[in-house]
Amino acid sequence: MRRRTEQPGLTLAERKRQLVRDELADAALRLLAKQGFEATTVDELAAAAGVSRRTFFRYFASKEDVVISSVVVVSEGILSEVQARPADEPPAVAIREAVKAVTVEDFAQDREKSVALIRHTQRVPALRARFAERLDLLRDDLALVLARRAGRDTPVPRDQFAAGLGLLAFAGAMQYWADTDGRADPAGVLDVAFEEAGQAFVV
Amino acid sequence: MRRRTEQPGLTLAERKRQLVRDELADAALRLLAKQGFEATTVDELAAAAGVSRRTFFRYFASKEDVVISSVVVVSEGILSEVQARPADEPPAVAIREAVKAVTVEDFAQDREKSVALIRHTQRVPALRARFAERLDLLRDDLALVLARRAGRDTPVPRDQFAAGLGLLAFAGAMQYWADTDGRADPAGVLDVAFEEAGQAFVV
DNA sequence: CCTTGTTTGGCACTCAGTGTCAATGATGGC
DNA sequence: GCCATCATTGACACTGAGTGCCAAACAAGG
Repeated sequence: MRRRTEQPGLTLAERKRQLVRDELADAALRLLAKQGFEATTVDELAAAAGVSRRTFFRYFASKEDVVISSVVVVSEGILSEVQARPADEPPAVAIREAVKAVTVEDFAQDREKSVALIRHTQRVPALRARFAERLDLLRDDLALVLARRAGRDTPVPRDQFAAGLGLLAFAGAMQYWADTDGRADPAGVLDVAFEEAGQAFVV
Repeated sequence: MRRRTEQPGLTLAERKRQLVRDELADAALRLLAKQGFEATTVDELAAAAGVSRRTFFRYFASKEDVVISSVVVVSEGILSEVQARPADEPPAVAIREAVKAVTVEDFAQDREKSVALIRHTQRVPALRARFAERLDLLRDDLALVLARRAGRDTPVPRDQFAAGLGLLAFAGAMQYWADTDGRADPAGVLDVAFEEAGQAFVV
C-alpha cells in the first residue's frame, strides 16, 4: 500500500513521477525552440529526457500535451480561484481576479519561458488547435462554477457566455502580454482586456 | 488549359469533383451515425464512397475534415455576409444578421442532417476539438472584417472580442437549436442568444 | 528474504497522413 | 479523327502517433 513518508503531502513515488514529468516538459520546450514542433518526434522528446518512447506516453497523452499541460495547470487554478471568491461578486470581476491571481504569480516566475510558451501556442497550428480545445473545455467547467456561485445547479446560457467572454479576455491578454515580450504589467493588461471585452457588444 | 463549358461558372471537372466530395461527405455521415467516429477508419470512409484511400485525402485533409467541411462553408458564408452589410451597423447586429442569413437557409434545407451534424460535433471529442479550432480561426478572419468595416486595416482588441463573442453566440444558438431537435425557430434562437451574449458581462 | 504492487522498456500492431509513380482519362489544338 | 497535355486516380511504400501486452526491474512492507 501507498504510505505517506513526507510532509508536503506527496509520497516519494509521486514526487519522482513529477520529476520525470518536469524533465519531459523541459526537454520538450528546449527541442521545440531549437527545431520546431512538427519537426520533433516523440522519440526525440523521450530520448532527450532519458526515457523510453513508451514511457513518454505514460506521462502525456499526446505530443501536444507536453506543451499544453501547463495550460491545464493554469485552468485548474482559475477554476478553484473563482470558486473561492465571494458569490456576490459579478462574474466578470470574479474571473478577472481569478485569472490575475493565477497568472501573475505563474508568469513572473519564469518570464522567458512563459513568453516562449505563449508564442508557440499561438504560432504552431497544432498547438493553437489544442489550446482552443482546452479553452473550450474550460469554458464548460467555468460556466458550471459560475452557475453554482449563483445558486443554480446547471448553467444557463448567460453563464456560458460570461465564461466564454472571460476566457476570450484571458487569452487576449496573454497574447498581448507575449507581444510586449512580457514587459507589460500582467495585472494591468488583464484589467484592460476585461474592460474591452465588456464593451464588445456595446454600441 | 481549363475551359468554361457551362453557365453556372463551373467546369465539368469541377462539378465532378464536387460530386465526389459530396458522396464522400454523405458516406461519412452515414457510417458515423452507424458505428461512431473513432470506430470508423478512413479506409471504410473511402470504400463507402467507392474511392481509394489515397483519393480520400485528396479531397479532405483529415478524417475530421469530412465532418467539419460543412462548418467551413458556413464560416465563409458568414464572413462574406458581414462584409456585405452596411458599415454603420453595430458589430453585434451585423454578425447576428449575417449568421441568420447563412444558417436559416442552410439548416432548413435538411433539418435532420443538420441536427445530427451539430450533435456529433458536440459529442465526439475529436470533432468538438476541430470545431473549436475552426471557430478560433474564423474569429481572426471575422475580427479583420470588423476592423475593415470600421475603417481600420488591422483589428483592435475590441474587434477581436466582438468577433469572439459573436461566435460564442452563434455556437450557443446552434447547440440550443439542436437540443430542441431543430424544432425551434432558428432566427428566434439567434436573437435570444445574441441578446444574452450582450449581457454576459453586464451586472 | 520474500511477496506484492508499480514503473519501465521492448515489441508488435493499427491507423492517419504523405510522397512518388505509373496508368487512365478527359480536353483542347490541329 | 488524332495527338499532345494536364488532371485525376489507385497502388505502394514510408513515417510517425498512439495503444496493448508482457516480462524485467524495482520499490516497499512484513
